Amino acid sequence: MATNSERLLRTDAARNAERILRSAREVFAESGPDAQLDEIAQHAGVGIRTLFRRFPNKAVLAKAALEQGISECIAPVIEQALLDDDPLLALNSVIDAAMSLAAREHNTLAAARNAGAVISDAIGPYYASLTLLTRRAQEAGRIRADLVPDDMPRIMAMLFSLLWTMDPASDGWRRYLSLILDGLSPAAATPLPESVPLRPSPRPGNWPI
Amino acid sequence: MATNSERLLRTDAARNAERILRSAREVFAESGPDAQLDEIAQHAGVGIRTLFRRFPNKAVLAKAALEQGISECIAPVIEQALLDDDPLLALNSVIDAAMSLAAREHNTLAAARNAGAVISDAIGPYYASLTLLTRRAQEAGRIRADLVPDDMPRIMAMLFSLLWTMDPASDGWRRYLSLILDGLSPAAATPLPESVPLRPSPRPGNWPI
DNA sequence: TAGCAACAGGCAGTTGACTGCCACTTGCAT
DNA sequence: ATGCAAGTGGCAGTCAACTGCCTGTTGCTA
Repeated sequence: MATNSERLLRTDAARNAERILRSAREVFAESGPDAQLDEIAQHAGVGIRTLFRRFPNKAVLAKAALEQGISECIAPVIEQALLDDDPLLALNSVIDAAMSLAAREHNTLAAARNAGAVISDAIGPYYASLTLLTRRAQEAGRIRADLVPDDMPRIMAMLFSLLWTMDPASDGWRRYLSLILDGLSPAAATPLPESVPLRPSPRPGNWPI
Repeated sequence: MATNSERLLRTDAARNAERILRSAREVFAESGPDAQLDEIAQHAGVGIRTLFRRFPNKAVLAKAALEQGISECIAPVIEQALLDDDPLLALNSVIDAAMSLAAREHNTLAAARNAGAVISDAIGPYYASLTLLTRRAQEAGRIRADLVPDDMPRIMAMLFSLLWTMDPASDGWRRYLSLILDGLSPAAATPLPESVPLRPSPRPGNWPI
């Protein structure tokens, strides 16, 4: 039995959930971030009630869909990066992969954002790997030593947010990645102010986001 | 007569619009970013129909409310900054003022974001001043020479987006401002990739945001 | 100061996110 | 293979954003 909050789904249910997420990504890509949940359910071949049973609201659905996309494109890159000799290049390759995915699926990203999801959470599943890669780069003296693990998801969230200010298909975000990397270099560094915890208060109210 | 798209409002109408914006800021602050437009209209003492006549949707309303807040807190700071001897300190004071406002009125910011508004636009009215301050800092050799005017609103949008990843009341964003300022320094700079235009395509669809 | 264009706002209606109810189906443990 | 917990999905309903219509009011101009 599953003691955890994360219950095991029956195989058909898990398959449906997977299908809904994939459907969401496709429909968002096709019809924009305002696409209706009805359409997503229909495209997935399930009833709307099933969609809502699995994903309590649009924010959760869109964020989960984004996570699915990120997983698919980042998992192999992370694996490769962990083997890389050059830790800075390794870190870079992960950021690059995440940004490419975010740009490619910017409609899903927009849906998540508009529904009020906290985008940096979508990096959650790769937090540990990202931390490890960061630490390696620090130990190699390639990036400043006063970075903490929480910095990476935030930096990626900042980069994601750039996509609204430009044609998402362009790689204009590279300019700002470059800027930030200059800031990450061990050379220029004025000491950083302390870090505050990642989203300590789930926001007044009761959002299941 | 007003030939422009920006027609002059009758004095009573202008007063109402002003009131609606102030009401929006108050109600968002009080009831959170999901506050209903009904409540905002009521709190402003106007009918809901009047609210919608002036602001076609929640995104426009929230962005306008945010702009009102930014104007109030930034206008005097800009004026002061333009007189400042130290151009980097001057630029900093403006960023500081904007971030303080954004943190203080994070519910209005959240409402704008959730409704799909492009936050960097809210800096629009101060684009020129910001450009001037930036250029001065460049000429004084205090920040890298390859920055362009479009960079500033984007950097501010990035900083704004940090507020979702932390307690908005904290000043945790300063850490990342510090990071970015290190990246802006003329010292470390690897040359930046080219800049792409700010939001060239108003996004497929027809959002009046 | 008269008269019109601009404005106000109630009311009823549409749409899309989301919920409760409930009868029907189906993995899967025994 | 069989029984039941888990999963499905139609239907009707709520709630909030938004619109059209239409009557009554008011700033402003001649």
